[in-house]
Amino acid sequence: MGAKANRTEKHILAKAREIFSKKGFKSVTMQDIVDACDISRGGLYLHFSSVEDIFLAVLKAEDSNSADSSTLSSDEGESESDLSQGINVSTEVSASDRFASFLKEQKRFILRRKDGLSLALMEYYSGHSASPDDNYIKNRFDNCIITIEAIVSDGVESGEFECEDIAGFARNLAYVLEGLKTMASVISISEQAVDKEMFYVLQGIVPVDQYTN
Amino acid sequence: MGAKANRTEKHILAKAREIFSKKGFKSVTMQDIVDACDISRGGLYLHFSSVEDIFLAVLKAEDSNSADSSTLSSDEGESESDLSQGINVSTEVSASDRFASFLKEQKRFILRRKDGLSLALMEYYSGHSASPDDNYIKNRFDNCIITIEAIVSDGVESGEFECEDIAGFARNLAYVLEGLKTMASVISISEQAVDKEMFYVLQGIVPVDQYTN
Amino acid sequence: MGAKANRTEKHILAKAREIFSKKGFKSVTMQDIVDACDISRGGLYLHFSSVEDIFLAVLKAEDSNSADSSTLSSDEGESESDLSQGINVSTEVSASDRFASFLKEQKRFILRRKDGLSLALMEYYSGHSASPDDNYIKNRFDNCIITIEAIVSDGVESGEFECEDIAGFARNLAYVLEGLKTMASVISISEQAVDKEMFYVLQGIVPVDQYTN
Amino acid sequence: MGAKANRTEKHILAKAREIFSKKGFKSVTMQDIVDACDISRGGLYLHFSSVEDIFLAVLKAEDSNSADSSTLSSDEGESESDLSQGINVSTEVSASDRFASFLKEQKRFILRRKDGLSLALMEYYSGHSASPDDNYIKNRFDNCIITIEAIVSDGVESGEFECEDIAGFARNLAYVLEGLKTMASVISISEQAVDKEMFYVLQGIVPVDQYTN
DNA sequence: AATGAATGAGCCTTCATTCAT
DNA sequence: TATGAATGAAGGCTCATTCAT
Repeated sequence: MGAKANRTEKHILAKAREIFSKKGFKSVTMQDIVDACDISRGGLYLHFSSVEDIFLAVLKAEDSNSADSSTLSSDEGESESDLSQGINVSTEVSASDRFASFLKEQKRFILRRKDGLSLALMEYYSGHSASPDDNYIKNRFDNCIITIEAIVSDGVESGEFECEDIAGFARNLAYVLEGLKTMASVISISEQAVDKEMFYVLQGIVPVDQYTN
Repeated sequence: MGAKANRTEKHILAKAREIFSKKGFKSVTMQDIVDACDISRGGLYLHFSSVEDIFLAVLKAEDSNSADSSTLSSDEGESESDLSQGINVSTEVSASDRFASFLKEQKRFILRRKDGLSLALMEYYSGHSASPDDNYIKNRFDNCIITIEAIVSDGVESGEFECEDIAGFARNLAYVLEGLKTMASVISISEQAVDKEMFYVLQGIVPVDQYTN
Repeated sequence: MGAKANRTEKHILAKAREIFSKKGFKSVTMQDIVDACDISRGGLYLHFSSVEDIFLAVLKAEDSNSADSSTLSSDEGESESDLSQGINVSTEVSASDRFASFLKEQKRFILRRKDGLSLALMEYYSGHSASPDDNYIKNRFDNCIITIEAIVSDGVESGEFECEDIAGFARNLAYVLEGLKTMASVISISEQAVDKEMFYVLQGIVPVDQYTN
Repeated sequence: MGAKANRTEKHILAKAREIFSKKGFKSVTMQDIVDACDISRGGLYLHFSSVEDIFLAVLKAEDSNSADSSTLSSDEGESESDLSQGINVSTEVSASDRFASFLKEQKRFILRRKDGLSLALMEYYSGHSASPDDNYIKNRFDNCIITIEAIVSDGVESGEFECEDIAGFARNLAYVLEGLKTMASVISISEQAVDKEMFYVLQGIVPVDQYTN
């Protein structure tokens, strides 16, 4: 694939991402994408053969993006997979800080629903029972749990946190975050509401209140 | 409206509900409903003017149903609005029992996603920023919290539960349930997984383990 | 199906037949048919779901037509299946007359290539290896042979014809007719050329020349 | 035109011939040819400006081939124009042998419909009423008749054949062959069926049976 | 009230052809 | 010469909606 084609595809995916985040998956048409990209009908088909094809490419790009952004928070393309961002810097950083960072990231994602593919993902997977491995939402959820467990586990060791059932706590928090994402994608949710919720969860493991956004 | 028309409409709404729960909102066509109802195209338009019209009628019927169902459990169409079912029976029932009943109901709803309008609701409201009052999802969520607060509050009074932040607990549980619903609608989720999660939440307020499904 | 729909379908098939005979099968588009029928796109799809669907319906109509037309030669819709027309009137008619009638019919079909579906049939079956039973061309060919055999056999009995290998003669004539049809559909062929050919074949079985068109 | 261009064109035509023989004329796209030739879109247009252009070039190449092949039998691409092959070797060969050779060639062509351009030719000429001179099918047919006449004429002179109406016989056989080709291109036809037909025709002129495939 | 044929807009997909590199 | 990205026209299919019966 030539450099030109590559550039075109990146452009298409960027535009398509915006559209998916705005309209979900089901209502997006090839026409929508053609219009947004200022490209010809045939030109689009040269690169992608269907809306689904484009959507999956967008998801793949999300993953690559989040892999890259572990060191530098880019001003655009904040992705849902940034969940673990900030935890692999170095072990010198306290678990509390890492947890705060994690929650801040989640909060940002929850509130900026314009950037979110949640709705699109639900619409897509609800009609495409994909193999577990391919299921973006499940993977995201599982990774989220793993990240939480890692952080809390470290925190318990260092005495920063108190938690008897780390796995339970992680799962619980993951569901709360998922619930927040769902609600945010449908009704508008205030920053305070998110803060309140995260604060509540933190209380369960932090002996002394350390969380301030 | 004659009795006959009324019966026809009820029939249409019942069939439409099934379709919405299976396909969501966006993918449902008038043809789908015509086919399922064994009615003519023109006949359907005599009663409803669009898919949206039908969907809103289905939601309204849901509400009536759940209002009715406090006394009578309808034979089909267990609805998402049944959340509060079981709390207004009588105060003689213990809070624990009511809570167990509530959770059981939630669990059933989470697992039987076939009966659920969650996806349809998300699809509909994500594109129809309705006035807060009309927002079915928000209302459902708020009612869920109120129900939980009421039960837990009673339970604390009677000594069955221990909880310092009832509002926080209720909100937290509501989000967990919402998260479970989301995950269930996208990936398949086992009964054990739901049990585990509910058990985890209960631990937070129940001094002695009382929850068994 | 209501009477109206039935009329529409007949109209569509009549127009479609003209188109197929003019353009063959492969180049015919739904658009062509829509234009010719003065019907809407959707209207056409209400009755037929594809060009193939219409083509097969045209063939079926051909068969019905030819079955009907055994007594009365209609002014339109002369079909390729009229081969046997005129032979089942009564046994009082001499074999020679019946053969003459048969050949006249064949000649008419060969020359009026505008009415012929030969090209369309070839294009269709070359890409749709149908089951032998469904193969219109094969059936037509086989019926043609049977008809010839029957007539010649009668003629031999009555002393009108002389033929030692009736089956061979019938097959040979059938191939000649097929060859004439093919050539006529591609290059223009004169009436004289057809006459000459038929006369040649007749010579093989007729002691005294009886064939005049 | 450089030698390289020449080689490229030959390669294109060879591949195109295969495609035309498989798909006929109408269904062949530039893309089909591009794919088969492992050439670029633009590259193909450098040599040929349309599918029709390529098809005509294929036909022209056929003719050259068959002219050449009177001395050298090409390893592939047995062409329909090989009809006359074998008759211009030398007059020392008996007419019977030459006729047998001719029929064998025809038989091979009829049975190996994969190699045949019949369908493509019909599709092409049916929509392009070409001037008589350019009509490949008519020319082929006429040449076929001439060849037969020549052979039979020699055979009659040498006493090998008996035939009063040589022209009639030749025409008749040509039509039979054409009919066989048509049937073979649409339904599958067995070697026995072809043999039977050729044997029947031969009986008309051969006093003693000499034909064995 | 009810039917279902008909309409036309909208989106999907493919293809011949052009053109900058 | 050669490449392959891009274009736009053409045709396919579906759907909400209307309307004569």
